[in-house]
Amino acid sequence: MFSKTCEHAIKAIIFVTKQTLEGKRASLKTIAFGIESPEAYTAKILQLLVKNEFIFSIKGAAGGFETDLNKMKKLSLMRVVEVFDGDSIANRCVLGLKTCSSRNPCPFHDKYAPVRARLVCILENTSIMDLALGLIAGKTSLKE
Amino acid sequence: MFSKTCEHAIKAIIFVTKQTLEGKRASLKTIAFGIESPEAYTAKILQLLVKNEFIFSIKGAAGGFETDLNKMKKLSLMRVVEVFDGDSIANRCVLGLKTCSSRNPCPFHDKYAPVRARLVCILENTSIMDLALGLIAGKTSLKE
DNA sequence: GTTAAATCGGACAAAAATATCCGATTTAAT
DNA sequence: ATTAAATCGGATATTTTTGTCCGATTTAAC
Ligand code: FES
Ligand code: FES
Repeated sequence: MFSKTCEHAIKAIIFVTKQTLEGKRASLKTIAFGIESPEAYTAKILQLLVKNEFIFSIKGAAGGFETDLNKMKKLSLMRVVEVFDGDSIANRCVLGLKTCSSRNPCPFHDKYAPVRARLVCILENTSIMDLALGLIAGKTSLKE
Repeated sequence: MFSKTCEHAIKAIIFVTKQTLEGKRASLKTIAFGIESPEAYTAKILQLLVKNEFIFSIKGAAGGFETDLNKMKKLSLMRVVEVFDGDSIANRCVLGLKTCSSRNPCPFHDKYAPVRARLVCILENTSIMDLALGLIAGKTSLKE
């Protein structure tokens, strides 16, 4: 559903939020280990998260990544997904037609569109903070 | 959601079913044009559909592809998707964890799994014939 | 039989996604 | 100041997906 890049990004931002909640600054190494993603690739993705102001970075020794917790309460999963995968989840035709529309629907549109709409709704109403809190509570995991 | 290969395959089998319903044998060229997919690539995919006995081919001049209409009434979209994309739709963790399970759920699992289950249910209860009939009725399209 | 129109199948090619490398820069700690 | 630990950013590499080519085979029509 999501690209690998987007998957790594989601896990990374949740992980950094968790660390910030715990009062720890997260280094690249810690993050890559914590979300089981390749270090160099994760570095690239973290840079994009920084550029989009989802997280911020502190350079130099004892540097790393942190989040603004209030921001994470308001930031929806959908916003993150949009940055990495565009609006394809919400708008792309599931059979690859150039445009998805009920005016020229593909054979699966009518059955698919409602499920997709439900998913988009959930993505929009789930905050990064929500996800980080489940992680801290030990109810969910970013590994294995 | 589906791989391009799978998308082409779904469109192709729907198109061939439509042609069979109309008493026409479908040639590679007609199919590729009808579903707007590259001819050579489509040829490969049709071979896989034949190998899996979803459609059958007639070689030689005036040859082409046809379906068994009774089979198409019973064949679910899910079965076709499984052949091309495996069970990733039904089972893969949306955040890329090695296994998706409520025993070790990723942060998004609890919200995502029900939507996915709904989708799988629809895929299983939609037949290729259903989709082909919508196409014949002019309610749906495989192009643009 | 000959020909022409088709599918078949294996090797190959291009493009996109995923991932790595490495030198430059920044900065905390000493 | 020096050092060591970190991020930054651009180039490069690998892998997967998507797509092409072309000769071999089959067969309907003549
Ligand atoms: S037209 Fe295909 S999903 Fe909407
Ligand atoms: S564990 Fe991630 S979707 Fe089930």
